[in-house]
Amino acid sequence: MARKGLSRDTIVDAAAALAEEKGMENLTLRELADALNVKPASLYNHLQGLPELNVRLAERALDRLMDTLEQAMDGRSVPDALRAVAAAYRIFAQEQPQLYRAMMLLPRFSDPGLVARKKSFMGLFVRMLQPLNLPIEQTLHLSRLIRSTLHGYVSMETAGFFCSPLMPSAESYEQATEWLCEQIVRTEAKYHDRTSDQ
Amino acid sequence: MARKGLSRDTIVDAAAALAEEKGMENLTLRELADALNVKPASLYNHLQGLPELNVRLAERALDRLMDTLEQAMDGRSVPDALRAVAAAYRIFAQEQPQLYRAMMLLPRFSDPGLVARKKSFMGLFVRMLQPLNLPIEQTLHLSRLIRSTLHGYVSMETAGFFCSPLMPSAESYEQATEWLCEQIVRTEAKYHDRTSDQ
DNA sequence: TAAAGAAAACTAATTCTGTTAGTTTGGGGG
DNA sequence: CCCCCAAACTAACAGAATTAGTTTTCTTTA
Repeated sequence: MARKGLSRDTIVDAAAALAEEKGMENLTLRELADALNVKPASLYNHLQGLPELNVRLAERALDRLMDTLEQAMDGRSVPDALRAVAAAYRIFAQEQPQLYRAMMLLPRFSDPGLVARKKSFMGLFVRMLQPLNLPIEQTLHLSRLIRSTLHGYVSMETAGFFCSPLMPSAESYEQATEWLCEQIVRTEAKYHDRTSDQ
Repeated sequence: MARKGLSRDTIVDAAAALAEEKGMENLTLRELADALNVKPASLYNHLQGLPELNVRLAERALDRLMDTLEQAMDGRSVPDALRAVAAAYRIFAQEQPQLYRAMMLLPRFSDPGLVARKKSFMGLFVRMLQPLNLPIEQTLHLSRLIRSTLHGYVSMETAGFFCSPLMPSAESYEQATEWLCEQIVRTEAKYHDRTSDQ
């Protein structure tokens, strides 16, 4: 009964790794406990149960994804930042598909840590667009469009949807990214340079 | 032990209704059997088990969604068809959020009926864009962009992401739809009317 | 029309899950 | 040095999916 160095963080780490192996819906406390050399009941000293574990996994996913995107956009001007973010986003979802799914699996859990992270996630995209100095409502529209497109694309892809032999999925993703860039440029022009088209 | 009029279709119907009530992850064979006045084991005469039920639910979701979108685009010219499809898509996902989730819950199940429906789903958007007479690769790019944006938006929304008090979600969705329309028009112009900008 | 057989319901049992209660133990603060 | 709390445990339970084997009912066919 010697103390293992168990903590909520180590548990969530192990859970993330195990979920990646077995799939998010096959994540079981039994296997998680085994992986940590512990009996299932011991996990309840650190977590309230499976529901909380899922919340913590979602938080972990958001943290890692935000880190990744933050790094990608760091120091780049707006359209390049978007290109870098888009590329990093897709790679993240491809390399850790189960963790990525965990992020969206939570219905509307009112966990405070989770709510805060959602706000931060929002903030990240808004921050990326900040240099454009657009009206706030346009920034919100654009950030929602970008997040929708990125998330939509990668999740359709991992759900097995964009696999036509006529066209590799990567190319459509790049095209979509470029369109988003153009949309940004156009919106900027519309609000700061009345001489351009539109 | 009188025969109840049970069939795979009635089971899937009941499951869809029950999932909408209890949530997709809380859908249990016990409750489903109860709702049908039957013992859980009886369901195995019509289904292979819970995994197959999930596949059938996904198929049902795709069927209903395709029906809805088909009706929405019927008889409309391209940009209006897109507007109608976008509106119908969001309403569908809001009115049957659990069934909608079922559609994306399946990883890469190789069920033949499911694969066929995914192709049809693809075809629906391609068909909507057909009147534009674009090169096939542009049609594919565009259809993937549209599907990504629509799915991404509504799933981020139901996951609790676009709820800033500064801006109602519906407005951003309309804005996104209009941008997609403009993107279509621009792409058309690029390939059929060399005098326009770009 | 009657018998045969397939299909659809059942009962019962198994296994695996999450979870709780209650117990033991080890390490850190008085 | 002792006390006490936190972290591990054992044991047990409830509820889930699933399977095996049984009975009944409908259909088909000889």
